Amino acid sequence: MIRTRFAPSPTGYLHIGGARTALFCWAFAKQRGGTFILRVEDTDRERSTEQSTQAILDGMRWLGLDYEGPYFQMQRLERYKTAAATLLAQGHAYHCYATREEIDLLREAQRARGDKPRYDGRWRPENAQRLGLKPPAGMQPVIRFRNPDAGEVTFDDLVKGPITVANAELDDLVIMRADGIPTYNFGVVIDDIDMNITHVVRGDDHVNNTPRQINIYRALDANLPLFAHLPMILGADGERLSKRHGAVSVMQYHEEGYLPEALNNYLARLGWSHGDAEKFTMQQLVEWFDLAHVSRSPARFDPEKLGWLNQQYLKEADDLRLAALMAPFLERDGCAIAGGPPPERVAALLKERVNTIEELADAAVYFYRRIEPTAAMRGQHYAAEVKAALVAFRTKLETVEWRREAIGAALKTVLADHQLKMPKFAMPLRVMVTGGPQSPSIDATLELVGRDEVLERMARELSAFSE
RNA sequence: GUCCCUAUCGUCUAGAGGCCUAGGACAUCGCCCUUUCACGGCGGUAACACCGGUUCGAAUCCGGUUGGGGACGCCA
Repeated sequence: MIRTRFAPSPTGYLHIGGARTALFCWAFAKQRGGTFILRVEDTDRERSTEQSTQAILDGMRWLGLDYEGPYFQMQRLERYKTAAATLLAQGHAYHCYATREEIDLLREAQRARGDKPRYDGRWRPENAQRLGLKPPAGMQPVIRFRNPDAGEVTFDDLVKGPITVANAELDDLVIMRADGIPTYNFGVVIDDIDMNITHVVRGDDHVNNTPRQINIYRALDANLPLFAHLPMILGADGERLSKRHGAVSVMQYHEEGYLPEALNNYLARLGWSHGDAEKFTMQQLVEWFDLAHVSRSPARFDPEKLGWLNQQYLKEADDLRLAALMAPFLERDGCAIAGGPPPERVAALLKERVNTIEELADAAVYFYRRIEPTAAMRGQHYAAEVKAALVAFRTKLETVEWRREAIGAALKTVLADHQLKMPKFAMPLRVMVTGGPQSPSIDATLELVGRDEVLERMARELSAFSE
């Protein structure tokens, strides 16, 4: 039985990189009929917050990634203590009384020498004895894992293939802080063992931790899970993803009007592929997902392609759903939906012209509120020669059957009567009614704006024509 | 600095030794459609980082160089 987990720390929102990791873990477990677990790694008391936990849960729910859990590491403290005691008793771990200042100094010196900064093992029992070190009275020690000195650790990464690291590169890492809270590398191992995780699927940035963790598994005499390291996601500029790149929080995409299925689809294609498939459902992702087709090098996040994909989903989305999603944006823009045309019809008319719900709402504003054309706009489009035709058209609109087809027919009649070409006439009309030069077909637009509003708007603007 | 990973169009990628004159998608350019803007349709520009090997044959295998990413915390 396959078991995977997503193990974020609640020190911020669920960001794009984390979401992609979660998505792959989820898809892999589902594909193999297994279980996907959410574990909150909240052992950093300085930075972990309740709000972050909630933000992560919100993000997972919005994306539709269901899980077993969540489990919290801070509720498992006793278990880590017991495990550490066992390692201590077996000589796989030892107390270290070195102060932070002492360690900082050591690292500084090593760096200055061009060495890799590493703990020198001074409190390993035999060294402490040789150096004559005595535990300072009243000081709570940390517990360090005694890493093997010789040999190397090799594991077969499911994405990257065999990876080997020499034990000489590794040092004795702290597994328990002085206050009895485990550090990351210890907590994950204990939890992954206890939760029977079969496949550790996580970000690339953990490749270097894996050999250390494997040594801990071995000291604990536990079975190793399989490891799969996913490449990182970089910002559009190739730099590491950060606040500087704008929307890194998953929920920010929600707020900007992206559909979760579009974000999932985009994220799935970032570092994974299924032939030429670009657009696919979550079901298809679950059917097709495999670690063999995960790429091995980092990928850049491309907002343009996300926008395009979102539009693809918008075009086929249900109009009532879109209407509901766009309502808050409209209200924010001071529009009263109740007084205007049915929002689902507006959504249907506009949805293939925009990339996000936010843009959809922006494009819909003039259906619910008058937009005054700018002076420049009037100057550009309000030619004196079309005024008579517009007046005649307005008169026809007072009595015409209020259907797109009839409006269009009336418009053509006026065009013929006044010897005008369509653009010459439609543009000023469009500006008068919508306040701008861009809208769907003018007849469909007029129909939805509504007879009274159209007549009113035209009357107001007709006076702005030069004679 | 040391260690680990990595390298196909601007970007995401297909590609598991001959199917590659290297395919798709986004972006970009042109044309068509058109009632403006979009949508859509058609077409174009555009890549195997470099150097050596292995092989009858290499984008695919091996080595090196260079570039990119990651790690080196009592953060995760």
